[in-house]
Amino acid sequence: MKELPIEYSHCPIRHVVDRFGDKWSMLILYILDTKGTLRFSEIQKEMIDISQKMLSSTLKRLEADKLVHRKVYPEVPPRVEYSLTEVGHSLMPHILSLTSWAKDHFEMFQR
Amino acid sequence: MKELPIEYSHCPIRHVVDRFGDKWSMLILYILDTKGTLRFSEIQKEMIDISQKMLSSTLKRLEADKLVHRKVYPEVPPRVEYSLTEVGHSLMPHILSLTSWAKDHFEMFQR
DNA sequence: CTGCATCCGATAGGATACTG
DNA sequence: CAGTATCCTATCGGATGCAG
Repeated sequence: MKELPIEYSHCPIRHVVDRFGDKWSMLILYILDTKGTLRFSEIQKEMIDISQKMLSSTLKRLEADKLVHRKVYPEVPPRVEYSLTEVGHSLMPHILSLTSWAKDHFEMFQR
Repeated sequence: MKELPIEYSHCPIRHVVDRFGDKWSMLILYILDTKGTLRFSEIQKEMIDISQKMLSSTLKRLEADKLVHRKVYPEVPPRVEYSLTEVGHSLMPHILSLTSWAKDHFEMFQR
């Protein structure tokens, strides 16, 4: 995803696409919303086809965006738990709104 | 965007990301929803930074998904008008729901 | 276990030129 | 005007190996 042109810095759609238009963000948010707090490996189990690299980098971005909270336990072996922040939770109804529409119009998705 | 794994063919989020996770789809839908029926060049004027290639291919995909209607006038020079279909319009409230959230949480977007 | 570093291929997407 | 064709680049994202 490229830099957002300055002249569009006010456009919410551009922001949304810029932030959630990647392959994994929405799905991770959805999983954390559904399952609650999860460890790194648990999230990966839920998705099967995501690589460690993408899970790691996507989580990092979501954390930077304050949508996901990352809690590290000072243990050996290390334990890290991920959960949605308040802001993250506030976003979910709007994502679910989109997916509910997708469900209703599911037939059109059977190309 | 890659092929959607079969085991996830029922997952609405995967579908949504697969269909609207690209750079331009949502924005084009938004513009057509706001401005109504527009010609090819008029859409492009609204976006400035989209290339002809991407506008063309994205419109084609949206048309294949029955979200956008394409009407050709048999004139010279040619005239083509694009507008949202009923299904396309039914999708908009859900996209706007997402963008309204983005507006509300706009501060966090000032990285 | 939870990552980061590196290498690498696929492809999304931009620039330009050309056509009916 | 409304595209198509071609070329090209950046980046997305996967595989593997390594570290704390």
